[in-house]
Amino acid sequence: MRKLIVITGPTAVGKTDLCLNVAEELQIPIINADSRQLFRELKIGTAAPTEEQMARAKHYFVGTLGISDYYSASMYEQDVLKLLNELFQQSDYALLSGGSMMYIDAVCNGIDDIPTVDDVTRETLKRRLSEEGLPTLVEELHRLDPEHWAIVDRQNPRRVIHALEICMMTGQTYTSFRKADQRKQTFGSLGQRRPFDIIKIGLNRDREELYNRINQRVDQMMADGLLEEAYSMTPYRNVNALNTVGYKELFNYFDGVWPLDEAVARIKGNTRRYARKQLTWFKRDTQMRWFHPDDRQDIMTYIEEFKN
RNA sequence: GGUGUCAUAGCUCAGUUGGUAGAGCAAAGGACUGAAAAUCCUUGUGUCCCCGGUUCGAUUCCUGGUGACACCA
Repeated sequence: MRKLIVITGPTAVGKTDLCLNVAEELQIPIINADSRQLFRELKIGTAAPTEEQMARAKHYFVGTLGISDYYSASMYEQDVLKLLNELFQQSDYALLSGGSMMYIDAVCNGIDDIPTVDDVTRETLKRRLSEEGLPTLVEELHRLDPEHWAIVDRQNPRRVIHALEICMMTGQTYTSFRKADQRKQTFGSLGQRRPFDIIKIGLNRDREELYNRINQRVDQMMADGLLEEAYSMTPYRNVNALNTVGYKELFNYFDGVWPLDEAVARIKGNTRRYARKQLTWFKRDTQMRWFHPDDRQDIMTYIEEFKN
């Protein structure tokens, strides 16, 4: 049976280094699972692999998108599955690594077939949110899809709006597309069946150590020219790809909202919070086996346990 | 040395016309299905600098001390 090795963990924990070692040892490429490293314009601020690192192993899905391109977890799922199909011709192992929880989840468990929202609908709902307010939209969802209304986070505009978008676009309830929910109710779990095994490896280290690495890495990014990179992106600042830690804070600096040191402190703080959020998500995955990034030998041994 | 201002949560500060206090940031936990590095939810007891005084009661007023800052010498 083919094995997909998934190596994940909070940002700055040390995934890149470890994965290069694993990739070299197994002689396989690295499939990036970082939703922002996909954009070729965002190098410094996303800690994308350097040219030297890219030379050590073949990388997929790094810098493959332009800053204005639309992309989603579902597209990622399909792209990765297609790629895996090819890669498994050559090797019994494939390596997927990154910190984007939902992208990894889409590959491992699948994601329901929900239509992509068109621009008109998206803009319409966005405008209605600012003009009519969230409660009105929640009421509308109550009418159009009471079942989803009952379970949705009604204080979260994104969730309410997306459900409404689907209802209005398709004329069907959002609930009717959510097969995973129904699967979960009927079978108690889980995702799609994949034609390969999945070995999930989580990387973590002491909180203080992790935070120190994050703070230092942000300083390093600034030294490497993050300010210039962000400045060059100002014409595109409204695209989704730039609603990203490291860029949105610097836009505030360019606007005069914050002095530079404040903006940098915010980048550090938001990165730390992002790391916490990643851990919250990964912690509940019972299939995940946790390691310290320095325990390379233990990790290789663990991978070998799956040989048969 | 003199005068003045300030001293409150890890940090920056608000506030209590005297009835022991609250925001932002930080921190911690949680949710999560096509925008996910997004979006959203929950969590604040701290000798209110110290000693004394006035008071039924002081973090709040008063004396003294200590420290910081500013101005004057």
